[in-house]
Amino acid sequence: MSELVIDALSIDSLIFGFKKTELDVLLVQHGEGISKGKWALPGGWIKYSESIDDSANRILKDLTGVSNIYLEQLKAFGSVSRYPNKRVITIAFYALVKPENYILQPGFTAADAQWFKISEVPELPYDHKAILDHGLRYLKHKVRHEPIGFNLIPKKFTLLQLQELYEAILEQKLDKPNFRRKIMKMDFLELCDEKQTAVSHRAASLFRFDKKKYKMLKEKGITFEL
Amino acid sequence: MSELVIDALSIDSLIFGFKKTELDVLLVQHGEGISKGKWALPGGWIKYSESIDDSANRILKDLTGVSNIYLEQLKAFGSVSRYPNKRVITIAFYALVKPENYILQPGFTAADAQWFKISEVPELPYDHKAILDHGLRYLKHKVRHEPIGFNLIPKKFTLLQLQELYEAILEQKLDKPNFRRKIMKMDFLELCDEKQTAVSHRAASLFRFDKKKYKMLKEKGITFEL
DNA sequence: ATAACTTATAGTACATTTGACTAGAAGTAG
DNA sequence: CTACTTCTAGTCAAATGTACTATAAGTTAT
Repeated sequence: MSELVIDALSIDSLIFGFKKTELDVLLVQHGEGISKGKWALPGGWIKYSESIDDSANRILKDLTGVSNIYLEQLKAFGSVSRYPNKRVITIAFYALVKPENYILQPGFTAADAQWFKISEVPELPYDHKAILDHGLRYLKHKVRHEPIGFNLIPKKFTLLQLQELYEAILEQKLDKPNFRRKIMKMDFLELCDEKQTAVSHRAASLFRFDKKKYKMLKEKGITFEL
Repeated sequence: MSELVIDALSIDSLIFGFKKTELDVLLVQHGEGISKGKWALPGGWIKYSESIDDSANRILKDLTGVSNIYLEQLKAFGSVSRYPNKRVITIAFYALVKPENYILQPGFTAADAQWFKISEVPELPYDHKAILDHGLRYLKHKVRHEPIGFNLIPKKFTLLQLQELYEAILEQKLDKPNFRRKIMKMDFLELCDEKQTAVSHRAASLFRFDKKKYKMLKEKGITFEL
C-alpha cells in the first residue's frame, strides 16, 4: 500500500457535537509545522491509494478512535492563496457525533484535541473560519430537511432534548406543544418504556429514532421537514 | 501566468438546458486521448494559478463562449479507480443555461459539442454517469427550494412554460390552477404587458422573474418552496 | 357568422397544517 | 398537603394545499 500523498489535495473535517444546549466543534492544536500551537480543523492529506471518502474516514478515525455514522462531503475550497507557500485545495467534510461516545486522542502531529463551543472558537488559520461558517450554514439547512439531528444526541432521548438541539442549531426558540406534535406525527419515533431519571419534576418519556420506519416512510415519499 | 496544471485534479461540468418540454445536458465528443470519439461531460484541468471557481468558469466559457449566470460546485468525485492509469480526483460543477443563447463551439481538444436530451444520453466514460445522476438528483432538490428554474427559460415566459419546466425536472404532473396560484402568491413575477404570439388559441400573458423583488423577499425571510 | 375547440385564468369547497395558547396530569420538594 | 415544575393533551382560528368547476378569450372549421 502506497503511503504517498497527493501534495496539492487535503481534507479538513468539521466534526460537530452537542452537549446540553450548545453546539460544539472539534479542533486540534498543531504540534508541528508553520502553524504550530494554533487550533485548527482536523485535517490531513489524501493518499494516492485511497478514495476521498476513505481518506476522510481515516482522518476522522485517527482523531476520534471510532468510525462514524454520518460523514458527508461538504465542498472543496480552492482559492489560490488559501494555503501559504504552496497551492493546496482542500475538500471539507463534516460529521455529527455524540461527544460522550468518544475519548479524544490527539494523533501524531497534534498537540491536543478539544471540543469548542461554537461561540468560543478561537481564531483559525488558513480559510478554516470560512469552512466552519459554510458548514454551520449547511448544517442549519440540512437539519430541517433530514433527520440527522439524532446523530448528536443519545440513543434514547426526551422530546425536550430534541427540541433544545434544534433550538441550538437553528438559533431560534420553538413552541413546545407544536414541536412535539409535528415530530410525533412524522411517526418515526419509537417510545421506549423507560422514563427520564434523576429529575426533580415529572419524568419525560424516552424515545428512540427508528431508522427502519424512517426509511420506509421515505420510500413512500414522505419527507422530513421542520 | 503559469499554465501548469495540477495533474491529479480536474473539473467536470454538468451544463443543463431546457427546450420545449425536455431537460438537456451538454456533452462534448473527445477528439484525442484514450476516450477519443466518446461523448463525455465537458471537463478540464485545474491550473496552479487559478481558483477552482475560476477554473470552472474558464472551462465553461471555453465551451459556450459566454460567462454564465448560475454556476455552482456540486461535489468532488474521488474513487481510486475512476480514471484509468492515473489517480485523478474531479470536482463537479453544474450550470443552468438557456440553450438558445449560445452557439456551441467545440474547443481545441473536442471534436464536437451537442445538447442531449436526458433520456437519450449515450454511454459515458469514467464515472460521468454517476456525476450526471448525482447532478440530476441535486437539481431536482434544488429547484424546489430556490428559484433557479428561471435560468433555463427565456426572460419572458408564460406560466405554462414555467410549469412544464418544473414538470420536466421533477418528473411529475402538476395541477395548473394550483401551480399558478402558488407561484403568483410568491409575488416575484412581473407581468409584462405583452402576450404570447403565434399560438392557435388564447394567448397567455408573459411574465418575467424580478430578481430585485425576490432578493427583498428573501431578506425578509420569505423563502421559495414548491 | 357561428359552433366547436383549445388554452388561459378565476374561483370554490373541503381537508389538512400551522401557530398561539389553555389546561390538566404527573411527579418533586418542602 | 401544598406549591412548584415540567410533561402532555387539546382547542381554535388562520393559513395553506388539493381537487375540482366555471368562465373567458381567443382560433379554426363549417
